Amino acid sequence: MMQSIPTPSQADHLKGIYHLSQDADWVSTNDLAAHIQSRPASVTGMIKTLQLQGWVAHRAYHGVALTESGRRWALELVRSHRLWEVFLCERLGFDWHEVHDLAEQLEHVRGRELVERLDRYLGNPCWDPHGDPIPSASGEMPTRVRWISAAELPVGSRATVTGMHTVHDTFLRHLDALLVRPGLRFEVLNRSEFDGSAEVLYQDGKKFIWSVQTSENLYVQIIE
Amino acid sequence: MMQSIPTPSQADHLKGIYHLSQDADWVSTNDLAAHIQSRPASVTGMIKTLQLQGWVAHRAYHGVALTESGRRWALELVRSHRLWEVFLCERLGFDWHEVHDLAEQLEHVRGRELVERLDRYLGNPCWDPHGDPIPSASGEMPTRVRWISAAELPVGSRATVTGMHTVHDTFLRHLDALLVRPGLRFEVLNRSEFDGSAEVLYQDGKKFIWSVQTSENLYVQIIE
DNA sequence: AATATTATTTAGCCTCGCCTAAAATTCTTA
DNA sequence: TAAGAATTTTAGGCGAGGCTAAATAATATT
Repeated sequence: MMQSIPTPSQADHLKGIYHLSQDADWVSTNDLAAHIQSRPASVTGMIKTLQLQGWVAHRAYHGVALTESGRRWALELVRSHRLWEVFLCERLGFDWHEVHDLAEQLEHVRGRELVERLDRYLGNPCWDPHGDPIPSASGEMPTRVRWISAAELPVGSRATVTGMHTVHDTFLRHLDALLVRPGLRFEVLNRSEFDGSAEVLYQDGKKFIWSVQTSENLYVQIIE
Repeated sequence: MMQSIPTPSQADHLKGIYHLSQDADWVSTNDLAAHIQSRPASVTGMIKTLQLQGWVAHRAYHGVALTESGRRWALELVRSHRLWEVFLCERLGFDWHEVHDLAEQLEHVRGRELVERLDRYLGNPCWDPHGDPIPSASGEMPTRVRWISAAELPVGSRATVTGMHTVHDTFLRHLDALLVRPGLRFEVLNRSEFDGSAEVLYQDGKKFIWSVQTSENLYVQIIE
C-alpha cells in the first residue's frame, strides 16, 4: 500500500492541499473542493484514500495536512507543472496565459528521467512564465523577496508585477484584458474607499481600474 | 453523441484497430485484445461505445473496422505519438527504444494547437525514431519504398534496417541486445531450414543470429 | 452432416472517482 | 449556554471501464 504513485485525481488533491497550505496549517474540505472544482463529499472520500497511502494527515471536522511524503509528491507535481509551462511558452511559443490547462495534463505524465531531462533541456529555470518559483529536484524553492499583493500597496507607490496567486483560466483572461503580465511596471494613483478598487497607471501611459479581487491576486515588488 | 473526443481508453482501442487494419480489413476482437493488453470481453464492450460514437463499424462475430471519422482520430493519435517520440529522442536525448511508453501517455494530452506547434518546433519531421512515418495534419502518410521484412531477404543479400513492426518494450529491448537499430547495415549469411533463424553479419563485422520472429518484425531496404 | 474446437458476446461483478441528500459535528451568536 | 448556522462526514447511487465465467456463433474435423 505504501510505495505507490498517485493517480491523476489523487495528484490534483495533493497539489491543492499543498497550495492551500501556504495560507493555513490545516486545509478545510470546503476550500479544497472549491479549489479543485469538486465537492466537499468527494474530497472527504479522496482524503481517506490519501491517508491510507500515508500522504496526508486528517483530523475529522478540522482539516487535512500533507505528511512529509505527501509534500514531496506535491512538490514534484508543482515542479513538473511549471517546467512544462516554461516549455510551452519558451519553446512552443504559447502565450503565458494559455498554458495552464495543458501543463495540468502534462504534469501527470510519469516516467523515470522525463522531468529531469526536461529541466536540463530548458536550462534549469527557477521561475515559470507566471513568475512562480520552480522547486528543484530535491524539493527546494528558489528564494525571493517576500510576496506582496497589489492590494497592500499604498496609494502613490510604484511596483512591478512578479507573479499571481490564482491561475484559473478566467483570472488569466481577465488579466490579459487588463494588459497585465509579469514584468509590468505601474503606479497606484488612487484607491476607492467604497470597494477597494484601484486606479492604476502603467508605464506606457495607459490607465486601468483594478478591482480589489484583482489586486489581491497579483504579487508585486515595490520599486524604490 | 457525435462531436465528442475519445477518452484515453477509447483512443487506445482506435489506434489498435488502425494498426491491425494494415494486415486485414476486419480486425478480430481477440487480436485487438492481445494488441492493447486487454481481454476480448472488455474489447467487445468498448467497441459498442465506439460504434455509438460513429468511430467504428462492427459486424458481430466478424470483426471491427474504422469509419472515416475513426480513421481520422487514429491518424491524429499516431501523429501525436510519433511527434512526441521525435521530441523525446532528438530534444531530450532519450534512446529510441525508451520512448514508447512516455509517448503513449503524451499522445493523450489534448489542446488546440499543441500538436501543430510541436510539429513546427521539431521541423515537420516525416519519420519517427523507429523509422515509422508521421502522418501530416491532414492525415497523409509520407510515401516510401515498399516495406520488406528481414524474413523475406534471400541468403546473401545486404540490406539496411528502416523500421520495425511491433514496438513492444520486450521487442525493443531484444533488439537493443542484438545491437539492432534503424540504419544498421547487414548481410544475411545463412538461414536455418529448421527454424528459419538467420545468421547475420553486421557492417562492423559482428555476427548475430536473428530468430524468425525477430526477422519478421524488422523492416529493411535492400542495398543493390 | 454432425460434432468438436475456437472465437465472440452476454451476464454479472468489481473498483474508482464522482455525485446528492441526510446525518453529525463544530462554530456563532443571542 | 443553548439554538441556529455553517461545515464536514456518512450513506447510498451512478457511470466508465475493467474482469471472469457462461452462453452462443462460426469454423474445422471426421
